Amino acid sequence: MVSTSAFAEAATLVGDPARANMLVGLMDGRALTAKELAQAAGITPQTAGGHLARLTEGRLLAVEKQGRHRYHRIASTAVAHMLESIMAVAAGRGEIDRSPRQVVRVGPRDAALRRARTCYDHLAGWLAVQIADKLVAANYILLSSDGGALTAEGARFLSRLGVDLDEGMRDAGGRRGGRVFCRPCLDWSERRPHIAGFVGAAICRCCLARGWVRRLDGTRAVNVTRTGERVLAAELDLSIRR
Amino acid sequence: MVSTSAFAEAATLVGDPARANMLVGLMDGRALTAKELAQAAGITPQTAGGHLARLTEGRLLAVEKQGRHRYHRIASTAVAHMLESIMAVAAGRGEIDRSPRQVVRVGPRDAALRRARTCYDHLAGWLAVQIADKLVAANYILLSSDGGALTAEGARFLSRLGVDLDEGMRDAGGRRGGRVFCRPCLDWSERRPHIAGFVGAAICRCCLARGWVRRLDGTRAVNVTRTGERVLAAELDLSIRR
DNA sequence: GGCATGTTTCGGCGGGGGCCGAAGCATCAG
DNA sequence: CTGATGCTTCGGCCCCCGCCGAAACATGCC
Repeated sequence: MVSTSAFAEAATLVGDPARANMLVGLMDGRALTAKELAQAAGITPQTAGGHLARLTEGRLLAVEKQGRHRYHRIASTAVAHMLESIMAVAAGRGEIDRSPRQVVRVGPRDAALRRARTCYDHLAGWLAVQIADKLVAANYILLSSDGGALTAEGARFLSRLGVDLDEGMRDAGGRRGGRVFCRPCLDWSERRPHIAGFVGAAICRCCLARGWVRRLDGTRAVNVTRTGERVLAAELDLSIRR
Repeated sequence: MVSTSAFAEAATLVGDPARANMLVGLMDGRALTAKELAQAAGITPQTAGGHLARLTEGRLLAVEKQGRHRYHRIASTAVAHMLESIMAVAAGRGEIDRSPRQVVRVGPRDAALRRARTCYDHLAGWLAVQIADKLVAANYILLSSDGGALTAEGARFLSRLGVDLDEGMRDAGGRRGGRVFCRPCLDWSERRPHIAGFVGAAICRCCLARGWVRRLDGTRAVNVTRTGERVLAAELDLSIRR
């Protein structure tokens, strides 16, 4: 069986505050160096190095050597999914546990994150929830807590927008029997589902490729561009609040 | 935002070996007392009590007082989902990490668990994977890594067997637009998906209610009864290996 | 009331592990 | 070659937290 020790170890790796910060910082799917992650976690590079070695040995992260740099990234979608689900539970805790616990990081940066960000390979935050709502309302996508699917009209709609529903299909296994599934992902800032999985990744790729949203400096936050604003308004009747 | 500290705390709660053992022991959805959980984790009741208090305070567990007993259970499907996803990652680690690490609990009990068990509210193990395979092969259910759905024939088939696809529907939100979704769940012993979510829970309820499978003593393992064997053979062409 | 059982609280022990400074390798620039 | 940069290794400090024994509290049975 899966030893419960392996189970506990995986959780322990996530459970340390420094490591948690690094993992969260990698949730947008980018690959960062030890130094950058050390800064994100507020520790020295050598301490970060130790943590990263453990995370890599535990198969939560994968590294790519490039010259004298070592780029660390989330090892697999399974790990990303695990981190998402832990976030969902942590958010649920916060919902009830409003005791005067340590207030962590409330600032403009958080506002930007809540508004729109990437979550491993798909969009998240207020923007993503709005998009999901509009797509559901237009009957382009069906969503429930257990799963979701693209309708025929939805597939046509997304294709017309330029979303590539074939790319990486074999890897993602997002389609079988001619049907494109998509996974709902509970947004930790909105507490409502947005679109993840194969379809979510395709949408996110398209938005970035066409310049509708742009990554903000070096964070997970993204900004909607003027072009993106126009497209969202025209295609989804979605107005971006200023 | 969800403080990364809340995120790390949730993971820390799972990361302790004793707590992990207790949580795994509760994954079948039952409610157990502190003493029983202490035994499962191999610690004294007072230590277990401390752990359980922390797990409850962290909203991972919920307790129900009943006389002088306090019954502990997984607090929500979100928590169960989180534990599942951690298991999936831990199983992936084990796949590669075959070093002579401490071998934990290999015995007949594990064989029974690998064979068939409950996983919070649905079936898991070899049996569940077989059922999923047969349902997919018969085009009763569509599955992919991102999601799954019951086909019209599948709904008819399950209804005929006595699976109640309406019960708890409003809560589970398993249906919208007349479509019943189901969630794939990576089985940690088989490394292949079985059926979770709304449909998985409905199937499990039916199997237990009709006496096709029965819980084994006080564990998560289940046994297929003679009746169940006959039904599975007749309806799904599924033979239970002895 | 008296006793048994389940659970919590308290106190103290001990170990694992996170942290940093300093030094040692690797890689690249000049 | 020399220096700068990124990363790792080593050593030692220290604190957190898991653990148990003992005792107190709560509940139920006789």
